[in-house]
Amino acid sequence: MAKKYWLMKTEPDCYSYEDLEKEKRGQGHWEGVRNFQARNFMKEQMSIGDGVLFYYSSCAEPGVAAIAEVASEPYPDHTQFDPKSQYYDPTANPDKPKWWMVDVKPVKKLPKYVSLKDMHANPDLEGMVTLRKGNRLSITPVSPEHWKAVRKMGGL
DNA sequence: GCCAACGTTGGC
DNA sequence: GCCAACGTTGGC
Repeated sequence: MAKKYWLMKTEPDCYSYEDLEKEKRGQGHWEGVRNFQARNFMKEQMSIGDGVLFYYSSCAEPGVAAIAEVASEPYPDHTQFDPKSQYYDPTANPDKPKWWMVDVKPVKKLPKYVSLKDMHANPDLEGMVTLRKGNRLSITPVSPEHWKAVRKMGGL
């Protein structure tokens, strides 16, 4: 299957690219997605080796900080069954997991941070899902053209 | 901290 | 199966 590209949002205070680099296994799991559309992207469309734009939201300057890569097949998000987890979902059934996740591994920090502002200013990124007004999806597909344009803006 | 936008829930 | 109410996200 052809390589696909994604943008995955995280809050830098919650899980930064540095946190991902520090993972002992060399890759981290993308837990806590509780939105059906985002889940379906992971569960049904992602494959190992897909490119990931590591995006920071809800911070002083939102934007793409780094490149990462999908590093596993989808598997059930264990935090849905853990009452102590902030991602606990009492409606989830272990026999039929509701929420899924993939592993992600670091590839490269962008030499230049690509802010949301700069992305909006670049006509090459017109139509990119994340840039659409009111978009709140934490995982969105990225076209190869947009992927290349963001990498270029980031200095790669 | 505000508020627009949108997903989800629940009553009917 | 509609839709109003509610909760959450996320940019500013």
